[in-house]
Amino acid sequence: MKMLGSRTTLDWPDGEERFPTSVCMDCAVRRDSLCGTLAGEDLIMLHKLGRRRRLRRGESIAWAGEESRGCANVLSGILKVSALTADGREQIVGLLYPSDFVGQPFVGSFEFTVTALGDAEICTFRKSDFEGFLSTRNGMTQALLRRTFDTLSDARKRMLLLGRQSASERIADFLLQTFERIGGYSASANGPVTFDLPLSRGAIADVLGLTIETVSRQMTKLKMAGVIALPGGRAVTILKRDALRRMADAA
Amino acid sequence: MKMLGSRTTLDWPDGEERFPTSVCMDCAVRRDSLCGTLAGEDLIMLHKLGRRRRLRRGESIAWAGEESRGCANVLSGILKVSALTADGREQIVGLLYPSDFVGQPFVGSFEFTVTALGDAEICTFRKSDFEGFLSTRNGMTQALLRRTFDTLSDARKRMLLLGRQSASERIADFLLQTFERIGGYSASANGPVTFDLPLSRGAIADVLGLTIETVSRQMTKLKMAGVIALPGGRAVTILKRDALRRMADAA
DNA sequence: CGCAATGTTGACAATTCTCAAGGATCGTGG
DNA sequence: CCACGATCCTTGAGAATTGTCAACATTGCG
Repeated sequence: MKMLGSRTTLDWPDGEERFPTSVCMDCAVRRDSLCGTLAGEDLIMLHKLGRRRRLRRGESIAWAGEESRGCANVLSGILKVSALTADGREQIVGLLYPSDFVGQPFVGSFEFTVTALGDAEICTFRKSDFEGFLSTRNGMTQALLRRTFDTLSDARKRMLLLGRQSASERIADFLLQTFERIGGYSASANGPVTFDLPLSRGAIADVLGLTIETVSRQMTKLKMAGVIALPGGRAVTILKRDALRRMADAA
Repeated sequence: MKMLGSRTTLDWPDGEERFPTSVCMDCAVRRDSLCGTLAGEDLIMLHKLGRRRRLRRGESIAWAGEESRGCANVLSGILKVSALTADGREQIVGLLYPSDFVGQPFVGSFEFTVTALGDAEICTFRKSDFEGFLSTRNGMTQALLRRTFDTLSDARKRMLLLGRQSASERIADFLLQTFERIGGYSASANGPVTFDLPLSRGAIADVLGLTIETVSRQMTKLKMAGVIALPGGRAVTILKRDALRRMADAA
């Protein structure tokens, strides 16, 4: 049974900070977030509905099984979306990076838990406010629909991974996907790259449907094979990207 | 490596039948399908964009990795949405029942295969037509968004199943879910119920991320434990629904 | 009626998990 | 700045679950 962190909702806790008026214009994620479809008047209106929240590592914003009353854009940090069995086994069913959207407007319940993996910031909206806003903006509804289809495709690809791929394939896939998402410096298209994994071994295990020990052993195996290096901490160096790609798909 | 069935696209094959004008009004799935949000003028307009297609068992309508050009409502039959590894392992990532919607308007690619498990009928739309239609109907876009969120939640729950549940839990869950979806006669709320599984053992294995043999053995085990009966063919009788429910969640 | 597809069962193998111990790393407070 | 505790990571040995291969039974369709 795992520690689940402290509890908050997507409601407005007392004393939550208001945005300074100019904040959307220089928002770090505006270009890539759902709000990126907006400009001028609309952006200002949505901005008035949003509140910025700071989350500490381990803090959760939505709880499985409850009526969900909020949604949000991720500004910074990485969050996990997870599902739990009755006896406490966890499966991470999604990772949220900056500019990602969380929540399900027009749907009553949200049966998953969203937790900050490290300190994070999100821009939250009351669900009813957001729904009202969407209702008169078909373009933004379409943008959200497009995002949701993409999220669904990701989930389905991960179903293939969870149902049909071996531990080594899962690890290879995870390393590549994580690199593609967070980058790191990449000299040549195929040269070695180094980056920090944003997840602990335990979190990686919960993403991949494995145990911590299996994750650790597979990483060691890749290191021994000269495919990756583990410089220390959560850093990884991908030495043979093509080998990793080959392992990720078939095997 | 599996047989993948014959190929068709969601384009208009020559000689495809046109709807008789009245067909939407007495469409068997209208009430529950996406079209259920429409009436009058709108329904007629959408109707003009649709074509009915008959699919034979094993026939596919969309192919992994291709530019997808259509979407559809399921009228009758059951279809599978599946993902494949490079070496031919299959994971069924979704099942489509009558009134379900398939396709991803506003998204370029659809990286999964949709195949009829038995003979089926669908009502297809050119993707561009459907997008155009949605663009001036925020209500229907919202309805599709809601559906997509529901599909996403289903996929995520199945990720928990695939990543963290044992073979017996998966089978118990599958039997209950299938019963809830297709029904069958149910005397009392907890009394025994009999119904036909719409999937072969192989398809069940591909849904649950198991092998045919494991599925078969687990079924036998449930039969021996007196939880279910297997009257023959694909029929199943759930004798102890509460026992099955207990097995489905924890262990 | 007979063939092809589907389902069951058995024996054995392989992968992954569990339990356990020890080492590395990180953050905090003295 | 170092020491300490807590957390995280690695490695090993053995167990358990599930997969593989093979044979045979059953079902359904022509």
